[in-house]
Amino acid sequence: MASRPKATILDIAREAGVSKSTVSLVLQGSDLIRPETALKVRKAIEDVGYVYNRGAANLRKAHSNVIGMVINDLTNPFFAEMAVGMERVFQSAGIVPFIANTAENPVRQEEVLKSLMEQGVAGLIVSPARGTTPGAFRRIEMAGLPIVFTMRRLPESRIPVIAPDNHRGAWLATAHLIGKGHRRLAFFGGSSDLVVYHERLGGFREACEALGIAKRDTLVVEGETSRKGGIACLETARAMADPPTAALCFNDAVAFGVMLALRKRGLEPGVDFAVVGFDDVVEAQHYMPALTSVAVDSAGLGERAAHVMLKMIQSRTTRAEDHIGAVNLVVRDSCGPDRRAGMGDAA
Amino acid sequence: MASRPKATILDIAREAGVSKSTVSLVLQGSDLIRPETALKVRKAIEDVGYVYNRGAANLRKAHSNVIGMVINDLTNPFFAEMAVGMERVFQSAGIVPFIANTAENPVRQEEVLKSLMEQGVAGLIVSPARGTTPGAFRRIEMAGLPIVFTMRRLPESRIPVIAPDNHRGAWLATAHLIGKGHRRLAFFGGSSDLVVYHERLGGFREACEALGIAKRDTLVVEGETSRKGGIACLETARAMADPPTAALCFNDAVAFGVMLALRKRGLEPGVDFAVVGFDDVVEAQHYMPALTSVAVDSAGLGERAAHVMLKMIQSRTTRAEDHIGAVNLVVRDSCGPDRRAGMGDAA
DNA sequence: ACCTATAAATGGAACGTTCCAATAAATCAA
DNA sequence: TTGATTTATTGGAACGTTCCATTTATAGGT
Repeated sequence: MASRPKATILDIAREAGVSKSTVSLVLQGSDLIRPETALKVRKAIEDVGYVYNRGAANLRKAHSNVIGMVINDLTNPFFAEMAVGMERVFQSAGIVPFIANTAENPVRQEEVLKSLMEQGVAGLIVSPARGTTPGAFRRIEMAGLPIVFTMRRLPESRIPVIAPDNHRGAWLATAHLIGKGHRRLAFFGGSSDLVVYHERLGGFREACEALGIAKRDTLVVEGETSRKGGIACLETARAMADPPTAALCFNDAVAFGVMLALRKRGLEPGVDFAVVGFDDVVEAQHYMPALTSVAVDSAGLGERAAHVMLKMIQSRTTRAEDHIGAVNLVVRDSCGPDRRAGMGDAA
Repeated sequence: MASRPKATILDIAREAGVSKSTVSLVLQGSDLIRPETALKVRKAIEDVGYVYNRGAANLRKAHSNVIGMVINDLTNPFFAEMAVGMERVFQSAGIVPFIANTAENPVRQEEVLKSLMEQGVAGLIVSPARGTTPGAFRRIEMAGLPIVFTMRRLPESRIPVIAPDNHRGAWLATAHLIGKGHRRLAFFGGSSDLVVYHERLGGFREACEALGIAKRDTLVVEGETSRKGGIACLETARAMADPPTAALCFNDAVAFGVMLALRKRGLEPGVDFAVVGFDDVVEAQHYMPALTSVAVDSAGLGERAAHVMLKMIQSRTTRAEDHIGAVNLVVRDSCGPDRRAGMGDAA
């Protein structure tokens, strides 16, 4: 079953008794071809098992119908949700997104971007890996390839960004915690080499300040943005004298970790310690207790990013506006009142 | 910032004062070129912002360094885990996997496969969408393109399959349930148009028969392979007279749904009703209660699939052995003994 | 000095498409 | 009939690579 040399447009031209140009026209659905001729050609294509060679075509035509989507953590359901949103809009535009994972590895990211470019993609939607160097996207910008960032922004870059309003989300969540009577608050997870981290932490800090929580009643512990990271954060927090009674977590994964660690210590999340997450992944509503979280509308963000990309491609420009997506706090069961405060009131 | 016509190998040849052939050789890392010349060329490449055109190259060379991975549900963490396994082995082989999602839609799958082929991938790893028609992969086989299925097999197809031992996994899980004293068992979720479904259900049935559970004490309810599907399954099961006391679920997502529905009815998973999942995704161990599940080693399966693919590519063959991966039941907290049986014993 | 062997670099054809300009065939107006 | 117009079809050049066959430069042996 050795594969014979694969069929080309000329083979099918011969088979159908027409010229290669005619075949090409049929392939492009041109209406310059007589319907019966087109039919003959299509039959030949079918018989021969021809597969179109887009590489060859792109040699002449400007651009392909594929865009690359580069994400930093395929394992985070957040990105899957976003990808689904994108796919919805790309599909109706006849373009196919290819997804590549970088696993937070800048070197891998470099390779993946290179491959995608060589493949001749029409554009790139990227959620940059942690530790991406500022110059990593210079090549792409030089090539004039449309690119947009999602979720994460790079320190000094003019590449358009589609992201949620991190500052506001954190503010909202923090205010909610304070409203529940908590006076000693923590911010758990994330690391300071991410711009998002500063945005979220900034929202947390400002809310504390605005609502009368002194900075010394505030605890910030960095950590991996995963369940494991969350567990670690809680451990270090509990080890302190006069520990916090509530935490805003960098994302839902961290929050899940915190809840886990709480249980392991015999504490009940939501009653003994309040926790709020960020992103509102689908799991959030299914957890026990259901997690209060900042919903960022990941699918919507994905759609938005896809639209921006489409516009860039069509208008052959490389500039676009940033888009900061609305967020809202969805309150569930993971944040009861501060028990000590509550008891104080009752006494 | 309009993109000037992009640089080609000739531009950089001129820039470096050599011939295009020399540049080509440098690009391929040939040792026929004097190191200093190579350096000159590499500098020109950098200066000019050249990007390699793999489409053009593939016109002459046989095959590319990308393989396509087509999956039916990006949203299922199981696939993300598998993808990560694959990436590990592909990366060290210098090949880049592009992932495309079909969302269980055979039409979408068709488009995606077409795109991938046109792009000139070296091979395809596919987890077919539900309802894939038998002929869907004929084109690919005709083209002699290496292809392997993961997780799912098609009714009558000679394409190699990498999948876990579904039959054995289901048998093990069912035996465990029976060992806990349960006598009225259910199989929840999945639909009969999937071969996997029959494999898992078959294991369930055989275990029941072998261990003395009559067929009429057995309940099978089909359903979506998602949390939602799980919820629905439990509802219909509880609506029956003399309902089951334990269930083997088609996969973990279904199991999570069942546990959710249990709680909603005021029943405690693991004590009032036993549930076991399938796949053992990472969430399983973090749930409350932690879910007993059949571990299939998704990352390992991914690695395996990648190795098989690599071998196929290297030996330019299109045939390979199936691989049935070992499974094992990891027992956690979601399956207590049958309470009625327990009480009966005590009385 | 010469010829030979080796090392380094090069020109040209080929790969599978698109698209322009050109041709061939069919239709119409006179 | 003839020329003009429209409708279908076609050849050829170009796209950016690779690779074979050559050429040119360098070194070695006598």
